[in-house]
Amino acid sequence: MASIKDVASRAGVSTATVSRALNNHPAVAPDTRTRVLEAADTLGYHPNGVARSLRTNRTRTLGLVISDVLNPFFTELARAVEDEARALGYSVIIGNADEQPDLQDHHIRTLVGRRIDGLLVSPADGEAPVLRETARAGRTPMVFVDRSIPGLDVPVVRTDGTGAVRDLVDHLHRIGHRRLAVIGGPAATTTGAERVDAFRHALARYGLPLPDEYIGHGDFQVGSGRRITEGFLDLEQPPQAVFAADNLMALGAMDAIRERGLRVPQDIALAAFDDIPWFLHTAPPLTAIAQPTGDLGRAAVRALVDRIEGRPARSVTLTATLVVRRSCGATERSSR
Amino acid sequence: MASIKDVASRAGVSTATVSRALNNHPAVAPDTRTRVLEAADTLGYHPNGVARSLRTNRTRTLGLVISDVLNPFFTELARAVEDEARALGYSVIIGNADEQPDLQDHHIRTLVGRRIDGLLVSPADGEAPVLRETARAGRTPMVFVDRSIPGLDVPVVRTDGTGAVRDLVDHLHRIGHRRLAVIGGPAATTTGAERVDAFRHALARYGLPLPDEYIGHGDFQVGSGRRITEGFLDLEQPPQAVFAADNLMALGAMDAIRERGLRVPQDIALAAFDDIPWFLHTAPPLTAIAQPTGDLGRAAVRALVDRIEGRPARSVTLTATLVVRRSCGATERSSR
DNA sequence: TTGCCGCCTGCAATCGTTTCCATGCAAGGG
DNA sequence: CCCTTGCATGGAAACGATTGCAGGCGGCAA
Repeated sequence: MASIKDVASRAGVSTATVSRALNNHPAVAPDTRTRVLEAADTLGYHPNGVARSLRTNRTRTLGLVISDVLNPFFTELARAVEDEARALGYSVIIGNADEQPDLQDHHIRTLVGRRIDGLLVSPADGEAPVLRETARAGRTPMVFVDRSIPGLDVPVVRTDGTGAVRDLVDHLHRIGHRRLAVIGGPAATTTGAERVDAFRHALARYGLPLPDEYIGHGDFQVGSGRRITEGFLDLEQPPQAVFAADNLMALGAMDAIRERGLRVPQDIALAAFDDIPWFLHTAPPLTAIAQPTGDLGRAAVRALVDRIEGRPARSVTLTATLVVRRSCGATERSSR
Repeated sequence: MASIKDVASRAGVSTATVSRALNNHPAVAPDTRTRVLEAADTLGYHPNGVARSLRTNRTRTLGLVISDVLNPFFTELARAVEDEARALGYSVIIGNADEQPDLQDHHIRTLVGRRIDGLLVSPADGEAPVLRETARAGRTPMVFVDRSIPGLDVPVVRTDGTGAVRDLVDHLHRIGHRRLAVIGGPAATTTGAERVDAFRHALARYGLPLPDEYIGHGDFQVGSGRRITEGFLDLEQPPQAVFAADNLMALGAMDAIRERGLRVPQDIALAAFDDIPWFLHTAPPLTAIAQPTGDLGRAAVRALVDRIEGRPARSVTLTATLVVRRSCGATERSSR
């Protein structure tokens, strides 16, 4: 592959001049510049990013480690991250941790080895020594997105759903539902715990209890949503409404309900955290709490790039909103 | 960040020895090796991948350029690619082309600039000079996945759906459907054209025509599926069954059907190319042609790595299978 | 004519590895 | 005892870019 030397000798100048010409350095004569550009063009020269990175100590690459690429929420997040990063001149390497802390650690290790300029992590549940060590060492700028790990001094870009959960409970209560159940996420993920807590508090405002048998502990996957919902339906007094703390578990719940021959919303109401395009196409369309996923990803990238380029990076909290569709029953106004 | 020199001086050896010790070179004395490893450990040394790449001329990184990350088919493909690549010791940089040839070219350019070891592309429709040039130059090993561009000498890993399409038509015919319509993909993508052709030929076996008004030209997105289906339903003689050439367009079709107050499959049958987990959860569950997506991704990676490591890479064609669910009507055997 | 200044350009060091080649040393055979 | 052999190690040259520093050269003013 043609190198800067080839271009230099073809243009009859030194490599230094070629470098300057290609990087728009002001101190290079116009005709020299055109000669260099011509030479580069005819040779089909593309600068070697690896050599450049070695010299400049910057790779213009970000790492993104997420817990489940197949979850539409994270796909959308990844897409937004990539878009914003590209706009700022960065590439993104995505690592899929599959909710396994050791796989997550593996990705972090290789990304740091590749000398990415910064790291975006949505930390998985569990022990993650490499993650902790990387965060503590502080050599690689890092930002958490969606989830966080308490006790680490890392900025977090996340969504606050308490208001939306309150709206959801208002909505359910207005329709007449009193026995409300929740399918939570893994206890150790911050998002998992937060959503259940918000739900409990929202219920308390109406003096409604949240008994233990109405709390399911899921793992953010379809299967757990299904199992837990079956448990709910087997109770002597099944809940009138189920709130799933993520989209996949809501799908599982829907399957379980349908398999019993029950209907949503006539027999049981269903709502989910995380709105995704597919919820428009289910039967019935699902009421959900929508995170501003795109904004979340973009804000995370900006925060990270701020850190990378020496500006202070601040944590960001966006707010989720309730999107009412038809899966909880009739409301006064028809809505789509 | 600690470099190999730091390790060398702390262990009292030369950098050459450190390098050898860390790379398991046989010619290094056991106690020297342990001294080096200790030194590396206490210094928290991680080899600089950039420098290594510069020297070895290998980045152990693959590029994957796909047309739409939000399409579950490609997400699953990307996931399989990443898994297999990791197993073989490679990282993956994903570029999302969003069906735009110039964005695709942009990604290819930056990936080649980063000196990825190989490139996996699912080419978008349209003019792509950088792609063509990269393929022709042959400096970066390349493999097409799912789609291809005729006239370029690049191995292709794809799925053949003709058999499955024939099965689908058999299935529809047996149920009694005679007026069958198809929503095709962009004409210039190979997959788009192939699926329509396969459908036409399968119909011909029953002496059924495929009139022009029963052929829609979509773009693999939800909106076009909806629009085209509305057109079908507006015909004097609407089709009895619609076959969508990808999953998103099938969703759009479903919406359009539902909005007219029609039911699947009682009023109209629906089937899709590309099976995705969500189709289990729609109402009714959708009959679809399933590609072995995971195998496709893994085979593509293996073919690419073969080229990278100097082995001949061959094109691979896998076969798709029909998954009968309930969206085309009752069959003799109940199926789920 | 001389001196100074400013614009361009080139030299050469540097980034952190890998790897070819040479070298020192110990052991073993003639 | 000397020579050969082989093993373990070190020196130093790459890889391809960027960049501080110095220097050449032309023009302009004194």
